[in-house]
Amino acid sequence: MKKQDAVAILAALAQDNRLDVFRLLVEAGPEGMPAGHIAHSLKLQPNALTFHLDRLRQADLVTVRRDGRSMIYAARYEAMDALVSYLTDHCCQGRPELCAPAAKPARSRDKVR
Amino acid sequence: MKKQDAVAILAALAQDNRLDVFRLLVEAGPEGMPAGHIAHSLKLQPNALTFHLDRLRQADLVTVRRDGRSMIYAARYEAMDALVSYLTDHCCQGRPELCAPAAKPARSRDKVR
DNA sequence: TTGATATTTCAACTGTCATTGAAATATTAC
DNA sequence: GTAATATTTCAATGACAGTTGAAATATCAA
Repeated sequence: MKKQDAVAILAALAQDNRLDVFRLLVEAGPEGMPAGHIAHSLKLQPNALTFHLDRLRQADLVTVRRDGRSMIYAARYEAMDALVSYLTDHCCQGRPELCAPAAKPARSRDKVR
Repeated sequence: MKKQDAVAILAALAQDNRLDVFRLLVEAGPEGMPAGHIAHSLKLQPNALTFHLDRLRQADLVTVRRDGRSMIYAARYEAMDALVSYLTDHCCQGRPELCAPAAKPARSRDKVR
């Protein structure tokens, strides 16, 4: 992942509503959910939501497909994974222990094998 | 870590120059480095650098101390760790495997024990 | 004290961000 | 076809971001 991609993803997530949208889509699972449901869940106006979804899409954090009159948005988990990898690899000096004090209990991430 | 803190850190890192500054400070280690060195390394004007360092400081990503006429800035590794934890815990549905496909080889982060 | 060095503060400017309201488009149901 | 639903597009707005140049502040050296 290039620096510019990381900056784009960081910027896309660096906003209240968009972070909410992305989290909601992650919860929704690979099937995703229609824009209308997102708007209703987060109490966002539809045009405002479109604006934020565009940002997320430009950063490749979500995908869209049409289903009838609904637009179904889904989170791209790989994008989040790539960001986390980038951060730990490039912003922890390649020495992740710098960013993860030994005293701290293992986090759920550490379960990944 | 609260959502607002995460958004603040994401926003602080979501900018070319600031991401560079932070990465440089991470490389510099716990001792940190004087603003002048950062400005020289990254070819930034001193006042522009101050602007960006302020942002990083407001997000608690860096610390400052004075040493003579120099201001020594240092990365707060814990902040990066907290962000990564937040992202994996809140944006991977608490199921990190969603964000880390099994097919992918272990990353350096996984070395942490 | 005077001058040089290191950094910050201030003001001005351009551009982008996020929100709002109104109108347009696409799809389905009748 | 017409009406209803789902979403996007467009224009306007106020606020904030990032850059620049000039001036101010703080520290050290002579």
